[in-house]
Amino acid sequence: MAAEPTLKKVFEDIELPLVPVLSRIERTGALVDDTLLFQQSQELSARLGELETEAWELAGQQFNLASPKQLGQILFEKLQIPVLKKTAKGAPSTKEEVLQELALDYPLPKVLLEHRGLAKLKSTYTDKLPTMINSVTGRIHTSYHQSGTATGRLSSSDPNLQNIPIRSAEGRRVRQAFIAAPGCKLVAADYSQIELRIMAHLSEDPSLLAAFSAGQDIHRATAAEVFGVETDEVTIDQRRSAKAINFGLIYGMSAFGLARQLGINRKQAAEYIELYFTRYPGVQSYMNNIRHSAAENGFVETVFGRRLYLPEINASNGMRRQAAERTAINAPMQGTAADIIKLAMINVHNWLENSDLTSKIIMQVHDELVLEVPESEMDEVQKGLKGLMESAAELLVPLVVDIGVGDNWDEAH
DNA sequence: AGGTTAAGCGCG
DNA sequence: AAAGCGCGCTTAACCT
Repeated sequence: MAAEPTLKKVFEDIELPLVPVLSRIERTGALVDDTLLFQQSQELSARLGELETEAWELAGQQFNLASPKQLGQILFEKLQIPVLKKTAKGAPSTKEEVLQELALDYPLPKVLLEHRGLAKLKSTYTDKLPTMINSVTGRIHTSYHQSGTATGRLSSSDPNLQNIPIRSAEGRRVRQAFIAAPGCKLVAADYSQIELRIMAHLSEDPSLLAAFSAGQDIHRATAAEVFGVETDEVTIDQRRSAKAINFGLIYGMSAFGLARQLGINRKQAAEYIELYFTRYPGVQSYMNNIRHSAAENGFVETVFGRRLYLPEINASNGMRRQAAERTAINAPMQGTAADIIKLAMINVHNWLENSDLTSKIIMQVHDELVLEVPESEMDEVQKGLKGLMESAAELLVPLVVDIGVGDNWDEAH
């Protein structure tokens, strides 16, 4: 790593060499099986119709389920359901979190939740993606944008292939429609816990460095430290809490936010955080140092010198200042991860171009690369890909890449 | 008719 | 009073 990273270096080492990689992705694109999506669309239509009927019965009238105005009137006026939360403009909120809460006591919110989830799936993915298949290439070609994000990540649009569903079973059917060409498989390679590894690198916290160097399950290790138990005695619930703490730290979350996330009281959440900082003092120092350095310099930067300027870091408005502080905490980690995968993309691309291999990078999803790989090249590509991604940067902790293979994108995970 | 904003939600 | 970072897309509601 350069002793004094510079913005010029980021531009010359990362951004310019990435250009041909991205144009190549545009030329390759992803194959999508539209008959699978068509089938799913039919099923969704049927289910959405049932749910709409159920909702109308529970409401005692017909209404547009997608209309916040009509929905609000029915839930909070007609049915007299209490308003738990309001939107920025003062209207009663009907977002998922609220409906989940209300679903415990009332039948309609539950129906709305399922309807909303499936409607989103259908309109954004199932029905939309087939219309985006290029008639000449038979593939979907997204646009990757190299500039525009605050942290140095790419973004993807028209269509956005960086938010294809994965968390629900119904959603994964969309992912199953992303398929490999005949004779090929899809290979998905993703960095394991890259932002937490970068946090370990930046903070140089001994326990965190040790945990990663030993190849430990980081959430389990955190749980063991925070809850004072042996790693093999960590419960599911303790690991879940530790995971929330770890992610919360990356985002600069407060005790209030952690409490809400875990459904515990604020005092308890504050104790968790305090205990965490006792066990990982380097992380606490890092958080404080980055706040101070941001306030002094007016910017933060990644390991490679990519800067993010934070004009509100010294704002007199406390809320704005705190928001800038959270960004100051998150941006070096998110941004360094973005730099690393960009370097990996350049290296992988050059390696493939300068070989006889015909495998291609076809997608990037922040910490994941997806390649279309002929079966004859499978072993060589998997090995090379993993090696190049893991050696894209040398941090104080190892970078680890998990690789999956399948006939479709879901299987490859 | 066409653009913009707000709310909501998909992903890392 | 707010309270967790970064994106893009869809619909409704509002505006010109």
